[in-house]
Amino acid sequence: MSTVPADGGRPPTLEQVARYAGVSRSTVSRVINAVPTVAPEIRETVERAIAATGYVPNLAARSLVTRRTDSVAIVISEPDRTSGTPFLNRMFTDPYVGRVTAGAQEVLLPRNIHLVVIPVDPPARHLVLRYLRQGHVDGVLLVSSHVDDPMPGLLGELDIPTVLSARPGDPVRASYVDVDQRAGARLAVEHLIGRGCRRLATICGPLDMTAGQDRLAGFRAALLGYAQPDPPVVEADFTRAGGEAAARKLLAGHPDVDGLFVANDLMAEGAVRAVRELGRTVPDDVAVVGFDDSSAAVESHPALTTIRQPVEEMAAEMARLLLARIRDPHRLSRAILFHPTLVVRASA
Amino acid sequence: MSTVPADGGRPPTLEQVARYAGVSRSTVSRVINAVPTVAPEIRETVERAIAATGYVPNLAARSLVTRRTDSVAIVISEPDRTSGTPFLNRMFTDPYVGRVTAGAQEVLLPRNIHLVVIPVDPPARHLVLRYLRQGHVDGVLLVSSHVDDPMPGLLGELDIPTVLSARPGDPVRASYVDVDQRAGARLAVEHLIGRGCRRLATICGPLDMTAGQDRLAGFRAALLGYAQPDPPVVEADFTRAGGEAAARKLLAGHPDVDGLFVANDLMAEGAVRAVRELGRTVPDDVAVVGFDDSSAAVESHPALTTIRQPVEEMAAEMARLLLARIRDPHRLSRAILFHPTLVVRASA
DNA sequence: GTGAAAGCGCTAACAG
DNA sequence: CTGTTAGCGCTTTCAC
Repeated sequence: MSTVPADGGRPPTLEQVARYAGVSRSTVSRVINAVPTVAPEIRETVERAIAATGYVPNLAARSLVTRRTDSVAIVISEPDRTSGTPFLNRMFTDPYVGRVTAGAQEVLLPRNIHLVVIPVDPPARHLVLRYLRQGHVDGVLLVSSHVDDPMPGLLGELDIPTVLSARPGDPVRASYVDVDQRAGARLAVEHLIGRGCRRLATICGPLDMTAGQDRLAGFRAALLGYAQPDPPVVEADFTRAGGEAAARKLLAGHPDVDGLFVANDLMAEGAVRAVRELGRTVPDDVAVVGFDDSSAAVESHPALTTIRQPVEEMAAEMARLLLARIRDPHRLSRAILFHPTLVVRASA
Repeated sequence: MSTVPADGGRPPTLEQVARYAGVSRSTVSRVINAVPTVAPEIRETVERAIAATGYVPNLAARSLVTRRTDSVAIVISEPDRTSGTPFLNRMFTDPYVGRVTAGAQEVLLPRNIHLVVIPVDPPARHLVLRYLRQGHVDGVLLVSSHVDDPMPGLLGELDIPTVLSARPGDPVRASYVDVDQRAGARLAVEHLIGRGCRRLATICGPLDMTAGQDRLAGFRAALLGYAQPDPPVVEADFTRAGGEAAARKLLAGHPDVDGLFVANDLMAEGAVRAVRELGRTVPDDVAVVGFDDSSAAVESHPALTTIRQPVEEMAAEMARLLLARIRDPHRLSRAILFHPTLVVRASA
C-alpha cells in the first residue's frame, strides 16, 4: 500500500488528508493520535485516506504545540583531559556503552520512544548543549564517569530531565543509578582469599573516575579484614593495553603477588595476557578477578572470573526514572544502587 | 552572564526578547540568523537582550518554517538474520563504527551540524523509519553492510537524502563511498607471496556482506596469477572469536598453510591467538595479514600487518556528499572508491 | 535598515 | 461524536 501521491515536492499535510477523506482536520488528528471518540466507519475512511496519501505527521508542527518529541538522547560524555586513545574509538570499543544502550532500548522501544546516541568530547560540547536546549529531545540519559566532567552540572543548569549512569563527582540534583562498587570489590577479595591467595594486589581504574575511586576504596576496605594493610596498587586506564602494562609493572615490582583484583574486564584481559607472557599461569600462579562481566570476560583466555554489574537492568531503570521525570517534572530525584554478584569462570 | 529570568515555566520567546530590546521580532530574528543588514548598535542591544533573557531559539518553530533541522543521523543498520552476539554489543565493540563517526564529525562539527547515532536492529526498524520520516534530521549516513539489509531500499523510498558507507547489495540511487576491496586483497596476497609464503589461505568475512564477498573475490583473483588455483577458505563473522575458531578449523584441515589473509583485523587477532595456542609462531610458521588497520591491529600480539582502509577520510567524504545533496536535492548521486594501502607490522 | 503581517502544520479547547 | 477556532514560536515577504 505504498501508494505515494503525485510527489509535488512537499509531503502531504493533515489538511490534505482531511479533504481527501471528506472530514475535518481535527478528525484526522484524532485518528492519528488514537483518540477513542471516533466513529468506527469514519476512522476507517480516514485510515484509508492516510494510506492513500502516504501521510506522515510533521514533527516540528506537532511538537511546537505539544512540547514533546517522544525521543530521548543517551549522551556519552568525555571530560577535558583525554587519555591516549581517541574518545570515539574508546567509546565504540568499550562494551559498556552497548549494554547501556541495549538496556535503555528495552524499555523505550515498547513505549515508542526514539533513542539517539550522542557522543560528546570537549570540541563538540557546545554544539551538543545547544542541541539539547533546542528541544530535540525530551530528556537525556547521561553516561559520564569522570569526576571532573562538567556535563552533569551543565545539564543541570539546562533544566532538562536527566538521569545519570553513575554517582557524579559533584552532587547534582539529577537522579542516578549505580552499582554498589565497594560491595563488588569485597566480593572479589573474598573470592581470592577463599581460593588461597596470600598476596593480593589490584590494578585500579583511573582515580579521576568515581568507579575507579570506589572500587579501590572497596578493595582496601575489604583487605583490612585480612591483615594485608598495604597492598600493591597500580592505576591504569580501563583499556586492554593499559591493563597489560599495569600487570607487567605490578609483577616486576611484586613478584610474589598471587591474586589480582582488576577494576574492569578489559584491563583484566590485558593483565591475563601479560601474566602468561611472563611465563606464569592463570589462575594457578596468579588468580585474576575482573569487574563488569562484559563480553570481554568470556572472550578472554582463560575466561574471566568477574564481578557482574547488571548493566542492562541498570540502564532500563535509568530509562524508567527518566520517563517518570519527564511525565512529572516535580518528581523528586533519587539514587538507586544495584547489587553486584560474583561470576566464577576460569581465571580465579 | 547566565542571568536566567524569572523561570515562569516556559522558556523565553523571540517576542519577549524583542520587547525587552524595544525592537520587533523580525529584528531579533535577523540578529539570531546573522543577517548583515542590521545596524551595529541595534544588533548590540539585541544581543544584550538575548543574553539577559537566556533566549534559545525553539527548534520546532524554526524548522516548521525552514524545513531544516541542521542535524543528520548516522544510522547503523543490522539485517534480519542476526548472528551470535547481540547487535548492540557488536556495534559498540567494532572499532569501525567509531572511526566512521569520528570522520563524519570532522566535517559536520565545523559547520555546526548536529550528529546523532542511531542503531537499528529489526525490532527497532519501524520506529527508526518513523523517526527519519518525521523530519528529525535533514539526512542520513547509512552504515549497512549486509547484502540483504532492507534499510537502503527503505530509505530510498523515504526520499530523504542518504549516503551509504559501502556498496549496497541491490543498487539504489543513493551515493556511496567504499574502499577498493579487491585491490586491498591483492595487496595482501602480494605481500604474503613476497615474503615467501607457499601455501596461502583466507578467513573470509560473511558472504552475505559485500565487503566479505569482495575481499574473497579479490583474494582469489590475485592468487590466480600465482598458480594456486584452489586456496582453502573458511568463512567467519568478523568477530575476534569467530576468527579464532576459523583459524583452528583451517589449520586442522590444512596444516601446511603458511600464509593467511584474514578479512578484518578483529578476526586476524583471533586467528593469531589460535595459531599461537596451536604451538606455532606468527609470522614465521604462519604469516597473517589483516584488513582495516583498526585499533585492534596495534593491540594484537604481535601487531598486525594489515590493509589500511582510510575509514575516517571516507566518512568525511560521506558527510560532504550528504551536505551537498541536502543543499541540492537534484544533485546526481555517485560512488567514490578509496585506495587501500599495505601497513607492515609484525604479523607478516 | 526596520516593522507588520502572513503562514508553516499541528493540537486542543470549545461549541454544536 | 465532529467541526471551528485559536494559537504554538519562528521566518519571510513586503511595505515603509
